[in-house]
Amino acid sequence: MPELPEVETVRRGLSNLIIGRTIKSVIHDTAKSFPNDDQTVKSFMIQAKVSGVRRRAKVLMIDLSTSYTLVVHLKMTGQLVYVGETRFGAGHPSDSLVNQLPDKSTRVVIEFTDHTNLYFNDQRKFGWIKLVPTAEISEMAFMKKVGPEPLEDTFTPAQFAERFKRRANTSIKAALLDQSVIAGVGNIYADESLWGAKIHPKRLVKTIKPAEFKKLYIELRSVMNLAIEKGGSSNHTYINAEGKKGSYMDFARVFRREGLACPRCGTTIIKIRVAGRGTHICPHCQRL
DNA sequence: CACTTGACCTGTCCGC
DNA sequence: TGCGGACAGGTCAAGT
Repeated sequence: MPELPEVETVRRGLSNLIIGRTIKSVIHDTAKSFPNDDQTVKSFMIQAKVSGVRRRAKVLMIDLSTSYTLVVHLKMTGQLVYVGETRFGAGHPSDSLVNQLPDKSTRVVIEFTDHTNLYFNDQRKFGWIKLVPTAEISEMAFMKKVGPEPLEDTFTPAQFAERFKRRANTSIKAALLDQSVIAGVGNIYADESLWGAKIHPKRLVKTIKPAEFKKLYIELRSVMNLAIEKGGSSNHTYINAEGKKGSYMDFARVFRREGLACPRCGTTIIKIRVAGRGTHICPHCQRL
């Protein structure tokens, strides 16, 4: 599921909903979803208060008062949904999304002392929650190799182009998806930004001109900022911390729009395979 | 090292 | 209706 805009949307929601709450209990299913041992949980999670919610790339970090942090990766189908004391009434649009939790995809339930709950649901079980000492997050393998945050004010077009040099002989799409190049880009926003910059996803990185990198930088930031504004993209399973869907897909130009007209030139959008991923392009605007 | 492919899982959709 | 295969928003571990 979630790429940077979706994870950021969840972060903002959780930030409003769970900071200051105290954890009463934790229930989980497999060690894969929640690999920590009971003693660590008891010592550093139970009775801990949530002090902050951060994001790095597609990873969420829920900081606790015990100097431990819940590090969460939603992968393809993970959801973090908070359900408060007052559930939505019958007939409310959000009813079907959160009123029935937990369900069969629920992997972890964190109960707060005020009897509200945070659910970690994950249909495909690729995602995970790890309780780690806050000071040791930077030592995690993923954190050590992940590239810069593309939406930071300090991130420049020159830095953007420079990051791609390590992947000179691969396709621009594979490089965009590589988290060690730039943090947070996934399949949706790779396709959307390449369309915006009029670059064919199969173009080799070493053939991309400086002006094209600049355009791609602008498009990527613009598309991600718009997606955050729209609460992310919901194709299938993505919902935010309140159980609501995002609306970016209403604004998508190519992603999952094969067979429809390119909004720029009217040519029919096609779906191809690049870097092992379904990829959407306008064959007129994006040439090899 | 850089690059590609398969694996991890469950659910859904599409063609026969 | 049933069944097999491909595919789905991500990352790793292997392989070349």
